[in-house]
Amino acid sequence: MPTATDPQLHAFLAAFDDFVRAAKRARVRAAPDDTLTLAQYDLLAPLRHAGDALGLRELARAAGVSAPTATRMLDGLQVRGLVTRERCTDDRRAVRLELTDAGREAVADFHERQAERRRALFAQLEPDERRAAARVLSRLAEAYEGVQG
Amino acid sequence: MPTATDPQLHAFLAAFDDFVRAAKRARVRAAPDDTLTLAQYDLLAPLRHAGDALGLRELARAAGVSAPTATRMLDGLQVRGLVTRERCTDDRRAVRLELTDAGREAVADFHERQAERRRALFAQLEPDERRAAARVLSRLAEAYEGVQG
DNA sequence: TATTGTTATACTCTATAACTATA
DNA sequence: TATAGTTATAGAGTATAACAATA
Repeated sequence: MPTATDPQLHAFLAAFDDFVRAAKRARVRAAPDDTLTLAQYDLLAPLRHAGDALGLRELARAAGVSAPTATRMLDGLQVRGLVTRERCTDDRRAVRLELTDAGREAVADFHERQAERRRALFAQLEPDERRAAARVLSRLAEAYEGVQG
Repeated sequence: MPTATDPQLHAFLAAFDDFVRAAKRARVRAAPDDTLTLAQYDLLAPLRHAGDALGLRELARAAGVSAPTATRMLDGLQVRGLVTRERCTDDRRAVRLELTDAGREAVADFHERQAERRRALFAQLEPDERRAAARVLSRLAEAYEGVQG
């Protein structure tokens, strides 16, 4: 059980903070080159590999935003020709969202730029750090699900 | 040199993505309880341990936002009584930002909640993972600085 | 001229509440 | 009644361009 004065905990908290701040600065630096904002990418990303079109609520939940926010965002993305919105024939309450070719390209492009930045990070790690990194990030992701807030 | 098909790289990219998404969901869940938004905390955090008052541009740079954005945000925070803005006597172009008692409490409170969440993550790691985690996060933070975007 | 900060302007992201249409 | 989505409303965060004051 780690205590508040545990030096290992202290190192963890400091490193976590450094990491989050560095990631934010990098994101800001990268943003001007992207067609999509991060929020838009997060909203559309699930459509990239979806065989079927998805509903608005599904996208909103995956992106962690409310349904009205998703509606708003999709309005703009539809006007820009990146996504299509069709009434579902089976259940006429629902809409089916799908990427257009341009939308698919924008999402793929964002994904590739993001992956490229992350590959560059990976390349700077020592071999033993590389092995540890995937494990640590994966375990932290799991741990988040077991935390209230 | 890692290649695009390197399985270790693939695991890293997948874990990175899982981590970022989990962190975002956790942040959203935690947000309603905070007096400050994350952006506001990022802007004010440097004032927490600053002996001297800091200038607006300094805060903006540290938070990764433009000067007009910082002005806007500080307007609101000043109205809420969390921060004071004084013209600097030495250089009358500059302003000196300082936390009020209420502001100091809000920043400390946000910091404590954030640290508590992170302590809970740390507690879920195995002993060997704890040792690795600080190292990995710290090295990734360093690596970000060596990446263009 | 260069720097510090603000104003003007415009757009995106965000939520809650209230609504419509369908099931 | 419950669910899918939208509209109404309001507020925060964001940037660029143009400006004022001071150095």
